[in-house]
Amino acid sequence: MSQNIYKHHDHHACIDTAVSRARDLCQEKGVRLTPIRQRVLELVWANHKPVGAYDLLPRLAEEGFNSAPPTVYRALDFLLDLGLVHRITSLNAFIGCTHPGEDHPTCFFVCRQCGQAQELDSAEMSDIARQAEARLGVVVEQQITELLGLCPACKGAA
Amino acid sequence: MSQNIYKHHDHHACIDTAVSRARDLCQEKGVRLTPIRQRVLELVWANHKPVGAYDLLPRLAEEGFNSAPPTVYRALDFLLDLGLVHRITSLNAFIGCTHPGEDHPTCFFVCRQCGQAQELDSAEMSDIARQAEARLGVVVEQQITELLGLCPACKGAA
DNA sequence: GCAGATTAGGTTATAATGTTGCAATTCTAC
DNA sequence: GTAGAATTGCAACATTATAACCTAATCTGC
Repeated sequence: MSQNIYKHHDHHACIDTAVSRARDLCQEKGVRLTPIRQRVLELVWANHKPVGAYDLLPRLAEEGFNSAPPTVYRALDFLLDLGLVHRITSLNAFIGCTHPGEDHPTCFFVCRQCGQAQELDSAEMSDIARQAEARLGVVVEQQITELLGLCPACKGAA
Repeated sequence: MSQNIYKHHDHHACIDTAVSRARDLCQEKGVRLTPIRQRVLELVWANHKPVGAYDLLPRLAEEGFNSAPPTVYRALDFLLDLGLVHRITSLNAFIGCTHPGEDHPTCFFVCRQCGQAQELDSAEMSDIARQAEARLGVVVEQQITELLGLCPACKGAA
């Protein structure tokens, strides 16, 4: 499992790692990590909370980037395609992927209080997909799992 | 597991059962299944495809019901609270619950081609939540799992 | 280098989904 | 029947996402 964000960690390292992996992945795939794309990635990684596309617009504007919705959505789509960020569909928000490059079904826990989110690996994830395929005769192409609740800190505070 | 919709079935019976269960549940909980609420439930159950809130508006209008967004969303919220319908968050759409009354984590398979959706039970669902709680020290209050892919018919056609 | 193809970004407008706030009505319990 | 609660009507608005069309930058093969 990826590092548990609810424990102390050096967050600058998270961002640096993410950008550096992104660069490698783009190189490998022969696509371009343009300034806008990189900046969007960094902003998504600014903390461990899923961020809405429209939250990014003013921050890009501040830095002199163009900031119309299509600009941000294009950058996000690019990053999604490469698996560098994930979309939290229940929040209409985006978050950095902690292990890009690996093709994996994603599972996120999101704290409804503080908004922090943690990506999880779980063997049971693929069991569910396989079960559905066996029982229904379907083909599963994409799997979304999102857990909502309270993180350790917010649980304690309540 | 609930009936597999990809096999032949009498769909009128699906709707009747749903409405009749809704009536019982409302009685039991001391809440009112008003005409609008019942009609929205029936429309959601019109087929096994998740339906958008805005798709319901014109149909309600045809029948002389008020049809502004809040009307539909209020009815849907009511039905969601009682567990009579579920929300497919990745589609911004709603679908009838096949076993209301039971408190259960929901898992849906949705065909990306024809749009039909099937609710699934899976023991692994709660395993995932329990794992997250154990590993992260969190409390899981809600769990969303959605599988996208191809149903038997659409798989065959492709 | 240069021409043409490809990719990325700029701009404007609009679509799709969901919410707030308040007034009017209807129901329920006493 | 009357007060309080629940429900509905209504208008405006907020949020999220995409379409369409064009310009600019970059790459590729020569």
